[in-house]
Amino acid sequence: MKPSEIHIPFCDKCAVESNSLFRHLTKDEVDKINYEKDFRHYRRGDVLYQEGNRINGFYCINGGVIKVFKTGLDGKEQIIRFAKKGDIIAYRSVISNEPACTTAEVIEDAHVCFIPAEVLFLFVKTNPAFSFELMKLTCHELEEANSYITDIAQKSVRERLAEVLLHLVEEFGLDENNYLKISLTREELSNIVGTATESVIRLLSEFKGDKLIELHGRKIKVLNAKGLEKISNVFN
Amino acid sequence: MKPSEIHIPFCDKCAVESNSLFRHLTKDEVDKINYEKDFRHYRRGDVLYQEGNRINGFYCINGGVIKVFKTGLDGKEQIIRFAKKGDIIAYRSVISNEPACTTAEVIEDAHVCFIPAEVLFLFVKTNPAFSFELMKLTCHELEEANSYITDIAQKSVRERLAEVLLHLVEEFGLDENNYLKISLTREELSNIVGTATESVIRLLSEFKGDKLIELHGRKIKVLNAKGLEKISNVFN
DNA sequence: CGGTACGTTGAGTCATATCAACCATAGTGG
DNA sequence: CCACTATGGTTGATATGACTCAACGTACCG
Repeated sequence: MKPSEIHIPFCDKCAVESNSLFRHLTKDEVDKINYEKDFRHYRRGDVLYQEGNRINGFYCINGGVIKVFKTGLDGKEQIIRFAKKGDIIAYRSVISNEPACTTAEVIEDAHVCFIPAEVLFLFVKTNPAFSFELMKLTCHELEEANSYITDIAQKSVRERLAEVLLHLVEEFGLDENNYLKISLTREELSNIVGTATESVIRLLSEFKGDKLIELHGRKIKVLNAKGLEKISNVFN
Repeated sequence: MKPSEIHIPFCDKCAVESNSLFRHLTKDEVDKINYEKDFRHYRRGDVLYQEGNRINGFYCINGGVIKVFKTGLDGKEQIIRFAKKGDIIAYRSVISNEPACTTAEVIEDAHVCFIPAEVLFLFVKTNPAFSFELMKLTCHELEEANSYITDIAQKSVRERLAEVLLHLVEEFGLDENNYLKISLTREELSNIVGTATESVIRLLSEFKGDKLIELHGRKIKVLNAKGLEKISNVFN
């Protein structure tokens, strides 16, 4: 689909389709976002915002995939999360009124709505249900972050890679042939797992040798999810 | 101070003293907490709540120190945070209405107020300013968690230990003789850093050899904070 | 066709985990 | 009061997972 064929999405429709936070808004509130928002297109590699930037609004993803990462030692990225249709990013910086502490970069060409900070403040202040849902969302992310800290501190790279693959299956799904719907570079994978690129490569081909996955370039076919689960030690 | 000498604290006073979240409440609201709360004492080793527990309220720390941790592989703890005077814990589970995903255990004898969930819900729904502050708090914790993920994924144990020591200095302070005001077992230290107890012991005595710290049992005297900063690689 | 980014493999090294033994301390119960 | 036990701390020896460095292969792109 070329950009010219993409129409500015209606928030109410998008919110329902994507099960986003905005389904907790009233008709008038959704109209307000529709009116205030700025619809933008980005291509793979484009950066929405960078660590240290002051951002005067947040982004709601209508389509495509964004990676959100922090830059650590020697510029190595640590991917914190992905954002896809219905997800919002940068809201943390808006709420805290602090410069962004992450960078957001497009992985799959994306359509994104930029919504001014004031709109968020207004809703938070006047719509307790929305406010509560946003808080739930934040709490959920916090819980995930804490779990990941425990994982990364205690599990081996092998376990973590298996776990990451399963997370990707859960978040992005498999196509009819069991191929993971998202494709990442080996480096990106290593930046989620928190390891060296070479380690990811070696472990992936181990998994392949054990008939857990097949590799076709960046496309990963999942043959044995149960096996990956076993390796990942998800339970315990 | 013996338990019998400790009086039930007034939330308004406590809130101001400790700069807690509750300073954003109205007089009536503070009165409501004062009326609804349950004041409790705990000794070192006591557990306030455990992973998997359903909790119908949250805790506000009036004194003492609590460690909040997740249990990972082989029962190894990963300490997520500490809570001291003015901090609240377990609010995440209350907001999400999910079982606790952490355990809270007393490190230094503590006085704690237990506040029923409904009170929190009420305030969140009726006091946007409070709600906003709570959201800020959550966002702040989220940001810290994300930073720690990056650290733990990219830094060496040595760097992380130095960093943890500095964090402890920041959070708990030093006494007049530069002793860290909180004392932890080597195992607890290792459960923050995310490493083996033996590694902590070896690195601590390295730091001691480099005249960065002195060790007297569990008491740690900080001799050269700048040196620790250098090791920890905080800036980059 | 050369350039650039990504992927792969091998070899060597090192930090850290693991295992085991031992010491110090304090609390317990006979 | 003393052996007994538990808990925490320390040290040494050994094993190994994972990183680093380097070389080379591959594919796409202008």
